[in-house]
Amino acid sequence: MAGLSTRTGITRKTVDDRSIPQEIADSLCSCGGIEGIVRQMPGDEDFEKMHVWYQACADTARLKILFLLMVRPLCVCVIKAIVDIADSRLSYHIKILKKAGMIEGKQQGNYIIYHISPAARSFIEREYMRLKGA
Amino acid sequence: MAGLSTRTGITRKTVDDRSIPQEIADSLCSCGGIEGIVRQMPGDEDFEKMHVWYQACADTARLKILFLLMVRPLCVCVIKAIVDIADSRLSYHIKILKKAGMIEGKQQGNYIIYHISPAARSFIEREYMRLKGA
DNA sequence: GAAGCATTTCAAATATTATTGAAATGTTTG
DNA sequence: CAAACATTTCAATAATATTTGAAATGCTTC
Repeated sequence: MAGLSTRTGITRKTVDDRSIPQEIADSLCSCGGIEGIVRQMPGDEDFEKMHVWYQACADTARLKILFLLMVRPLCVCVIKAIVDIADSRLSYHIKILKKAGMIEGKQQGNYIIYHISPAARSFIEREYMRLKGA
Repeated sequence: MAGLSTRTGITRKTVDDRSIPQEIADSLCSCGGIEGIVRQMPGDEDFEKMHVWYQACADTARLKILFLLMVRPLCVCVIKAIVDIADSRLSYHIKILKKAGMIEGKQQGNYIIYHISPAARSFIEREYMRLKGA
């Protein structure tokens, strides 16, 4: 595992079993090389969690629903009246927000009243401030 | 615009040109009815902006890149060595992060060094804290 | 200006998500 | 329990996003 010869005859070290140019590898030393950087990374489960959360937010209809529920809990029919999309489509988006843990619904008589989860509420609050440049 | 008769003979008012049950409409009065709620919503451009941002975050490879660049600016070859995906694939994800305004690259000699934008940095900082339950 | 390396672009193939309309489920009320 | 309404599920289609490998571009060095 000493070196790798290139067509130029220059010798490169492999770093962490993947090859990067020596000069770059050297410049990484101050932060512990690749291993040092990798050690600071979140785990795969964390990335997966974030992925699901942001994916749920990555749709304008779903964002609208979240902002509506910031105002107050609402039944599907009101959400529908405002967002103005087909029932089944709305239901699909609601399901995704539910799965992501951003909203929850409670049956109340004929209606199902949805409310935003505490985690989603503080997320949206902060994000709205960021949007508005705070 | 007086009312709408249903098969049950009960009369419903239309609210804002869309029909929702009267009892629900009444319960909305405290927050200004549907119009009151709608007035508090961000505009479509805002939703679109958020959509692009979260969409950019909605991928584990891209999240990894963002977290890597939190440590320090890095050239593509190092990112590639760590994330361990094909060149063109990496380039595709980098492009999306760039378009979302989350990272920027500067050519330096043979390499392009990417760094995370201030907006993305503070976003990721806060999000990491949320993830870790702070 | 040719060779070598880093990175991006492109077009085709795949995979994932979103939309639609019809049918199903659940709840209330007579 | 049937009628009426709110909401969800389902399966097919449409739209987007991602992956892949090959070819192109941009620097640098000789």
